[in-house]
Amino acid sequence: MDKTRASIVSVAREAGVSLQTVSNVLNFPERVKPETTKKVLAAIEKLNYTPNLSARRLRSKKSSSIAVRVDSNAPVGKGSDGLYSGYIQDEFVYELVRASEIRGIKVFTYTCDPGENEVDKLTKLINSRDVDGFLLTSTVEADPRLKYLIDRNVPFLSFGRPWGSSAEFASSYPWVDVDGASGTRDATKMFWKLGHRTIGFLGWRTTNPSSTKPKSVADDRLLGWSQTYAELRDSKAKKSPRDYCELGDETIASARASAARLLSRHPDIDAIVCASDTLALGAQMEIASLKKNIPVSGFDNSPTSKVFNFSSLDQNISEIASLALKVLMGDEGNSIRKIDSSKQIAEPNLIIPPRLVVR
Amino acid sequence: MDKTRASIVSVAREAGVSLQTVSNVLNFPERVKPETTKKVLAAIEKLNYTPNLSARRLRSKKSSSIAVRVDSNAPVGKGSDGLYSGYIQDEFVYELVRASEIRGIKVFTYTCDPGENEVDKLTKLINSRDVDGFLLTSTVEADPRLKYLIDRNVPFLSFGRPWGSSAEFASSYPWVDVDGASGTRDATKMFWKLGHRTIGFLGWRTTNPSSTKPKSVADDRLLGWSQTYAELRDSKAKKSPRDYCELGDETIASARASAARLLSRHPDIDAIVCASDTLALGAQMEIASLKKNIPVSGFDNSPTSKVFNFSSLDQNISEIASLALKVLMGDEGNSIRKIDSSKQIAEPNLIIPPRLVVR
DNA sequence: CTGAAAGCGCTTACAG
DNA sequence: CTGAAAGCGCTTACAG
Repeated sequence: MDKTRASIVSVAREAGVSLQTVSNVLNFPERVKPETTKKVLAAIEKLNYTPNLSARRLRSKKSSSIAVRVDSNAPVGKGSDGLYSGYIQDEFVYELVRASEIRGIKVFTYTCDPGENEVDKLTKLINSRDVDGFLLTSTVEADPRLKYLIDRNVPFLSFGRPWGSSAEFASSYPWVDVDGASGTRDATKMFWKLGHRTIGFLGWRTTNPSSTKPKSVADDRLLGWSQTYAELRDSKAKKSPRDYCELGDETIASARASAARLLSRHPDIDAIVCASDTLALGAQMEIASLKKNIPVSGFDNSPTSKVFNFSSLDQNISEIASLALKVLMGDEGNSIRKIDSSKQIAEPNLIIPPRLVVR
Repeated sequence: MDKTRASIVSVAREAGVSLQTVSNVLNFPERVKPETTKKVLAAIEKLNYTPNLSARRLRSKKSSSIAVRVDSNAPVGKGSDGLYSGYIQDEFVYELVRASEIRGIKVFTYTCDPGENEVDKLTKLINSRDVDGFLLTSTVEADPRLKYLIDRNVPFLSFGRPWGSSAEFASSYPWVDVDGASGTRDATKMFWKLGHRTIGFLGWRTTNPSSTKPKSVADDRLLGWSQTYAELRDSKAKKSPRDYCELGDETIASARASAARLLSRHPDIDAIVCASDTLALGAQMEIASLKKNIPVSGFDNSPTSKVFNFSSLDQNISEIASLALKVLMGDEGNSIRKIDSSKQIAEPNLIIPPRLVVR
């Protein structure tokens, strides 16, 4: 098989044209006359030719590849339960690979365990010329990867906003994110429409719970509920919405405790919006043990939300992945574009509202 | 940065040696005198040189890369609950990438949705010279990927046995797998040691439940329990072990129903070994709703087993991943070895017993 | 629109 | 153990 593998030379010979006519057909089809193209394509077909991508990369100095980190979900030493923590991450990798295949680019994977130096790994990948760009997740202002890549003009995109950083910093690099507030707003509205009037919230601890400018995912998801609930309900008759929420850790145990507190403080609560599927599951378990019948909603639309049959918010990972590539590569084409710092991407386009899945 | 990137030429000049001395230092260090090596390494360090891997691949005709498929865990149209189905798969990808980094090889990812032709995708990857081999999961005898790769002498390894195929077929290609029977045996023994004497089993439906030659994962995990339990207990006084098990689907609902049936038939059951964490969770839920206190054990040691605090079996994915690479690449070195059909790998070495995690 | 030449950065023969 | 040459299979200038 190796001996008979077609090269661009054999294709050219077969088609009776020169090397670079074949190359043009592959890379700049518009430069070639239709009939010539036809002959070349026939030869390619006949010889079952596929370009040698190493040769292409070497010559063109483009790898047409990106790298993404894969993480372990092993349940060791995690702050959260980790029950579903890997779900979105893994789904993102899948959707990214899928979107990349459509764009004709390859996805390299690498790992980086806590304690390892990720910048070293990035350096190796860049220097070996294997990748043109990166897809990062959970970048923060102090993130050394950010500084490293920006300094070197290496294209990259982050899935996740730099929460709590200045607007200037946030607009200094490209990112896409999920609109958490929009999600919890939709869940709150759904419960309201269904006739629920006392809608509680279970979230994560936050440092500035009263702000209207969210500085974390926790703030963001809290805000969507609190604003919406305040708007919807009779504003005079009741206490502040803030009294109808409990904030804690991303664990079943914490969620159960929070739900118990919330329901003992407000026995009239008839629906609970939760910041995650883990919290929703914990709340559901507590509600069941109290022999109550109160619907909950989660976030992520993980398999768990389906199994335990509660409404949840689908992050549209597929859309986010193709948007990520659009930012990295432009609307079409198959090369990672060089960074053009003069051209800023309009921020609002990069925050994708999740889709409520009602169960 | 691009302009100043070091090449092998600049390193050679810096070190005052020829090109291929540098190349030798990198690829055949034993051919080079220590002091020459030292000079070259100093130059590499000084110029921060990393070989251009596309050039290396083109010339050496080795990609030093493998491909692995990444799948979606999205909870749509799956037979099983999918609650944890993706966990092992994703963990395997992570451990494979990690083990590959140690071996100096890269991992490409690709996707293949139901209805797509995976062989076409393999062909593209091979023809473009981007990969030397593949890591497949869940191969069966009729698997077209198997025939395709074997026919073309493309190195690959499967994570998972070809259940139910002939011994001849099973030994016609390399695979590694988990010893399911050993796992459920260990769980059964643990419960026995803790004083439990009536140990039930929850598994998946199987076509030949009475065979001692397992033909599926379902058989395998069932067998470990039934044999062990038969050995341990008083063989005369009681019914056949088979009466102490229930087989069903990989769903919470099915597990709850199975557990209910099992416990109503044998109220004296004081522990239940389960074929998966999903089944164990279902059993645990049913037991709780019956206000009983019966421990369960699962399989996979998924985050769920930790959260719901039941014992489970860790598949040692990390070990399996490095074993996979050992099969593909030999004990050491960093190239995927060509297939040598004359040399058969000793099968028993390829079945790894899982590790019981007691909770 | 098509063609002959150069060259991307390595490794692999082959000499010494 | 080290060196000068060839060449992997493409794409990219540059001519026509």
